[in-house]
Amino acid sequence: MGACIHLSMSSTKIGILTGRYRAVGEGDDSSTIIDLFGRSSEGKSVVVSVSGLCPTFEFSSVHIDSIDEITPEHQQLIDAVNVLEHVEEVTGPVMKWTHFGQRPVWTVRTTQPFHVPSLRKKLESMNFTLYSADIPFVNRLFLDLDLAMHVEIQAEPILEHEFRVDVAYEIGIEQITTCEPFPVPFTICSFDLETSIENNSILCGAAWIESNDGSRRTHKVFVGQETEILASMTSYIHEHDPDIITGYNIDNFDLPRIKERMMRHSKKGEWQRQSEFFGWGRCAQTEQEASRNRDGLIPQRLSNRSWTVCGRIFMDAWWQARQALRPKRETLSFVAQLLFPEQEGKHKMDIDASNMDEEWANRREEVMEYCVRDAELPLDILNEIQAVRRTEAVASVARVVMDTATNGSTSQLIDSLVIRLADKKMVAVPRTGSAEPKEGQITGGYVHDVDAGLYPWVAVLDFKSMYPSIMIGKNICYTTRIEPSEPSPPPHHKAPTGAMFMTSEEKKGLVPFLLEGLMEKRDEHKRALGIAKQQDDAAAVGFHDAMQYAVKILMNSFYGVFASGFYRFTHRDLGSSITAWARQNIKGVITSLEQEGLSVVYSDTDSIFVQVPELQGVAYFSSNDAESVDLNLHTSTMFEFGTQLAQRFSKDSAVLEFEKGLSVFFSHGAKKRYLGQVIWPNEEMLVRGYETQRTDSFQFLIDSMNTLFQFVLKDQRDELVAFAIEQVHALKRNQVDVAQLVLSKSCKGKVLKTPVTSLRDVDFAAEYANPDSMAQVRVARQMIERGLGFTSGMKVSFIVEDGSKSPVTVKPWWDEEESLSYDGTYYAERLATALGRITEAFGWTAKDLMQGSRQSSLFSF
DNA sequence: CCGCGAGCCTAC
DNA sequence: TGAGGTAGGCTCGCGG
Repeated sequence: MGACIHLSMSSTKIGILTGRYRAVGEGDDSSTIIDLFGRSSEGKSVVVSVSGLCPTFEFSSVHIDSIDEITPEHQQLIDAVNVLEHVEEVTGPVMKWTHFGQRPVWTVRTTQPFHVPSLRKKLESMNFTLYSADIPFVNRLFLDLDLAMHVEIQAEPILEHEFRVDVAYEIGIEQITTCEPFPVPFTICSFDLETSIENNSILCGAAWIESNDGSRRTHKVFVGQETEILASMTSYIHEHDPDIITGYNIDNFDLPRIKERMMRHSKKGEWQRQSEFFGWGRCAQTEQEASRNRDGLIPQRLSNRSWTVCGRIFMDAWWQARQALRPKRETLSFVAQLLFPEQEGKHKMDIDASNMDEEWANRREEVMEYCVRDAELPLDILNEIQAVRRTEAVASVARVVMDTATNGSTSQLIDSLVIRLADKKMVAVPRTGSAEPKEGQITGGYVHDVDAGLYPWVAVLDFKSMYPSIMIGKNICYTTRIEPSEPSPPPHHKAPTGAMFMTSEEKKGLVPFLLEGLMEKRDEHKRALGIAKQQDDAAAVGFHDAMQYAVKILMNSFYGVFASGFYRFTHRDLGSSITAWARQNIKGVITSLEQEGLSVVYSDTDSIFVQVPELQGVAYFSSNDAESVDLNLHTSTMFEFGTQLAQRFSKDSAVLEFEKGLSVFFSHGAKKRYLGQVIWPNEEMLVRGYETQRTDSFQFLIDSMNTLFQFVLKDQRDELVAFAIEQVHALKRNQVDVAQLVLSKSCKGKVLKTPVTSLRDVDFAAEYANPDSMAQVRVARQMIERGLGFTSGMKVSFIVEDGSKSPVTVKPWWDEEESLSYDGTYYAERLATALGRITEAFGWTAKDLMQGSRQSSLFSF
């Protein structure tokens, strides 16, 4: 090959973390530049400054409904907009679909995004209807250029710039496109602080860096004067330049604490000093950057939302762990123990956090070691739950920046897809909150009554992606709804509620179109996942699994967002039509099955539990003796029955699937609580709803109930009753280790000042009608008084000391506590109540369990 | 002792 | 100004 001459610019792939905009130039010559921050596929931190996009929004007039009949009076109305201050240009009209039908729509272009709110107000007062008027400017870029999180730019780096990144580019909008998703080699920093309870000062800090370049994790300890700690942590951030900053509960503790100490050591307006302490952003150290109230030099949080800083994102390991794991308790040591049970030394609590000042005075080295360890654990946690990869997959599928996938709301993800398509299909985009509010609740799914008892051989059928399928099948969309007053409606589907939606031949809805695409996308990733598994390609398995999961999450989010009262593309008929069709489908199937003489044991929303007639009378549990059940034979009988039934009752888009085969199903007679022995597609115990599934239960109850369930599924009646009595009595006699009796409940409270250091900082009455009657509030109060902080919504753990009092007396439980006394009778009664619901199906009530004998035997005939 | 509402958490 | 939904079981405190 000869010498290669570069005619085109080089190409760089980047994963975008977050973006912001800034004004350049003065007055009428000013324009807006969008800075996108991210990390390139080669591992460089990058800023891409994009110019060429102007802020716009759209409007229509009630007086003008056709492009062909624009009178001079009409034109006057439009011209009045053109002469408004800060209006650069009015273009149009183009015809767009609005919920008043097809209408001419004009576009207003202005110079700066911050002019939009005042212009919006002005046009509203002039009686125009506004569209696309509340889209954040960075989102506008993503929508207009159809960008997703992973992009490719054609550009050469620029040498002079103000940003604190490895490489900077300045491009026009034609130089950036979406590319195939790739695993972005993010650099993550995790940190932790130890602080004084006496005076709130920072005693020491520790931080870890994990680069995705194959190098080992490194860490640093920060000690000394508080100002030195703050300054060197800030230098550390810039030196290692992380994309993602994590830590355990940093949103509600460490970040607020750093901000508070920054203020303590600086005066108002001393922006240079403040930047030295907390200027973590990837931007210039200027007064302007320091005073930005979001995405600036200094991390900020607007109201109760997430923290923002220029160019990096915060990902709180507490929040991630809570969402992914739903742990029974939420302390760092508990979550670490849950994930890494074998690494006991890693999370043994050897420092008394409620006595930090004394610990710091006497055992400084140990406290620092403890701090280093607690700073590292969030990295392990995020890795273990694959938080970054999964979030990246969601960002990729929803076509949003990483920050939105991490800290944004569900409606932002849906918006990203729906608005893009609306623009393409010439559908005007109404503003959030513009829909008529929902009147009361809509009716939801149908739940079938269930009788107490053991039911052998039950096939579980369910509708595949029920709500999305209905939305596709019935073409349910904001854009396909027909007004009930319409005298001659086009061809349509009519919901049981009477609402009408055009057929897809007439006009395909945006939402059904998107859902179909997502379904296909999921199938593709599932297929690729299967191939990757066969080929033992771990990277591909991880990628396709994360992607198919992200698609599933997104698909299932559509119904909720569209059934909500405030979403921009909703109408109250959408949600109620979806659920009405769902109820009609499932009730129809149940009725048909029953007419055929089949026994429907249970059903919830999209599932149906049917007994297999051919197997009734056949023993359903395997025992060790010679008469063991021929499981293979029965499984295939069940499979035949289930698949045939599913096929027979599948209709159009309502596809029934044989989901599970149970050799036995048990219910004590309450909806949403059952257990079963699954024999197909794998063998496992299935439990729903019962205390074993609940995070506000206690471990001894959970363990006892699980054992009881094993007996139930084998129909070992004598054993199960004897076991239940034995467990209840162990509690009655206080023979159970108190660590097995920890109760945990989430506790809310309006936080008036973060971090919380005194009872005055939290208003519990804002969340509870009678706060002092709530055990979790009394526990939270005790913990705040001990200097252990408080986060609204976080679980608190406690032991019941005296359950005979009303309200019950409780003591907080924290990890180092070992010898708390407890009210054995209270716990025995709770256990007996829970187990009694099960044993009652076998003739033993909770009362019987408490006294250890059967009083009700008198009536058992 | 019972019924009711507040609150939590789950199933889907 | 902030924002997925409804159905349902169960515990506790309170008042009759």
